[in-house]
Amino acid sequence: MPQSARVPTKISDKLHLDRFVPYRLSVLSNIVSMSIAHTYEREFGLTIPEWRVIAVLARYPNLSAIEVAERTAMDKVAVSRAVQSLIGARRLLRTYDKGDRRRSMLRLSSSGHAVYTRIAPLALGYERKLLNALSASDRRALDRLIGRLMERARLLDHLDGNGS
Amino acid sequence: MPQSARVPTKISDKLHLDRFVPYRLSVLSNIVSMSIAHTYEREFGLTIPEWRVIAVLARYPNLSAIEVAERTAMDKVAVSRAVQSLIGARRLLRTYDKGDRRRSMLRLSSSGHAVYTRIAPLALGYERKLLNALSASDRRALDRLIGRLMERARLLDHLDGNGS
DNA sequence: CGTCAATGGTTACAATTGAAACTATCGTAC
DNA sequence: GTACGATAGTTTCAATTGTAACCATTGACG
Repeated sequence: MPQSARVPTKISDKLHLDRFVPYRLSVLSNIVSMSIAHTYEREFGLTIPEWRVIAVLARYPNLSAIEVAERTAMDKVAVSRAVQSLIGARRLLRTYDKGDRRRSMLRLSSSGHAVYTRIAPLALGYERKLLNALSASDRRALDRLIGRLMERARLLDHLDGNGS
Repeated sequence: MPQSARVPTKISDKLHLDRFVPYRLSVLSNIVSMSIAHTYEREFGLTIPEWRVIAVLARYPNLSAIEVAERTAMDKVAVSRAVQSLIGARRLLRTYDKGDRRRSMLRLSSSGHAVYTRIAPLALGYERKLLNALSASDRRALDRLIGRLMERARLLDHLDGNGS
């Protein structure tokens, strides 16, 4: 049978990459992440994982590595590497829990804290400039939509056996 | 002067990672991308770049590698690698432009097309399930917001010397 | 025509990342 | 106490990716 006798494709089967929400999200997120990353890479030699570790420890000192992983959506290997490099750069201090010596307790050194207080405004400034594209009500909508999608995405992930 | 004499931090300087839009976007996008990627990795052994190349060629046959790169937001090295592997798996055919022999012309083989017609519904099905978390008007809003943010993110990127 | 910059694409090598195995400590059960 | 599984974290090795250098072809210019 010749190829030309083809069943017409249903509209719902057509995938137009640039209207496909997962793809659009991915592109948007990449541009945004790289823009910000570029800023603190350039000025402080920090990678994204390192910056995330700093940001979360600024807010919650004395977390263990695993707790950092949970709060940053990084895996523990990534945290371990970021922590090592930050300790090497004297931006982080590590002590060990008295009662459970497996458990590390991480906090910023004063130099680490200084980095944080200089980067945080830059990051927030970028966010502000980005969100300036939106009205106040659109900003609230965005926040709500991201939250809903996140929740749903996690649900689907677990249902389909991808998750933990 | 002792450290304890510290200027109180302004509210606007505080960065709470899980309320920071770029971070939330990144986490959301990762979960979504990995969920979908898992599907077609499992069933067809395709990577994300490979799948993107297939998707765009299904829609626009006979693009060159560079045109594929433009339409998929991938760089040309990534395209080159995905194309090589797809040709190796006989899912893509490459010919060269008669008038300009640098230029390749890529299109799906019938096997490549078969893969597309089987994956596209899965991808769209995932998208539909994801967007089921939203009302119809929220879906429209999402689309609009992503578009606005993308435009703005590109603008900021270029202004700040990150872009091309 | 011959040089030279630009374009399309690939290759090579280093840096990043991910998965699995590993060490060390702890808690529990015997 | 000691054996066992679980938890915290690290190391190792392979796969992925990113950057820069590299061909080949083309187009423009003298």
